[in-house]
Amino acid sequence: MTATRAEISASFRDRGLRCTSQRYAILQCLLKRPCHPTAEEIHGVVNRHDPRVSRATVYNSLHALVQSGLVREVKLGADATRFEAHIESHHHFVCDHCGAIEDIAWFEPGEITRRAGLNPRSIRAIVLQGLCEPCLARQKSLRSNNCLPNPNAR
Amino acid sequence: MTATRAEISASFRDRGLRCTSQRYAILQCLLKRPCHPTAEEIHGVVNRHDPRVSRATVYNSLHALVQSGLVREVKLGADATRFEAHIESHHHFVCDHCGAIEDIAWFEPGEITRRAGLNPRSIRAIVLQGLCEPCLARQKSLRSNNCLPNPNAR
DNA sequence: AGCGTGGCTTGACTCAATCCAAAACGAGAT
DNA sequence: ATCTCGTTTTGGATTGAGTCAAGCCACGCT
Repeated sequence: MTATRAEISASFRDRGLRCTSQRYAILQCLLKRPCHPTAEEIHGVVNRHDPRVSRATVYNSLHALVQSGLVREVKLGADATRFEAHIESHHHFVCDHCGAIEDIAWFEPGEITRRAGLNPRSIRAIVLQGLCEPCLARQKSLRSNNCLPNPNAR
Repeated sequence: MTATRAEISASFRDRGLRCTSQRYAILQCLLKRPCHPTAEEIHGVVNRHDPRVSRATVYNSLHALVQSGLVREVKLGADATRFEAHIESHHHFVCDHCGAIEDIAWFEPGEITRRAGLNPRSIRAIVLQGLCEPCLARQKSLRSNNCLPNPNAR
């Protein structure tokens, strides 16, 4: 998911946001990578070549982008808040052990809200917590070797 | 869910934990309330009458209790880690707006893992994110009054 | 009574995130 | 091209959650 300079600045203007170089760099950074970086990681990437965006600005800009719907805030584990430019509805999987995050294609949560006894209208997204394949495999082999099974999650 | 002094100290001894007054106070605090307090809140409750349990001890004790399976650590939003003495498997619902947490009775996640295309063995718990009934109602009435819909989540 | 180990306390420290006042900037108006 | 004003950015201070290390304390054992 990439976007030209013009597309990015247009999407800023459409939402009444000034197109500053800082916001541009931050949004581009998120569009370029399909992962879920923290504010600190974005700060690092944007300033890799020449530090010219302050930490406070990264937070300010991210909040402006979230507010305007260009970026989604992802609060999953207990670690720092993460951000993504993948704004279509989807769910998340988080590995309890290594903290890996996977996007899960959207499905209607009707079945789950029914089971949970909740109002179906109230659910926005689902987070699945568990072990990712590599951690599951590693844990299995540690078990069979009689090693300590669980060092510590993240 | 209450427990006598003897029951609590027995459950400590069963797991090879010394029953200190600090640990006792912390576990009792969690058993008494069905909510999901943070370490800081527990620290406040335990020291309400007479401050004699340090912050580090609250963290140490909570970790010891989690390790021994008497307490469960709940990492949901981006706010502080929460703890509960409700250790039977269950899921959680978190309100995006006010941060309220509800326990959801356990159900097998088979249906969901299938839809998500994951290994069923890998899922430990599910977190449902959305709006609790009060926030849903409030948001609806704000909408119809043309007020700003969303102050800010937690 | 003396010992040793585990638990508690204090205070310093880290890391994420926010706040603040001042300076810099962007975009529409002239 | 320049002005102007409201918006952004900045860097530093600050808050809050959580960890760490060193020393003290207390319980259980001989």
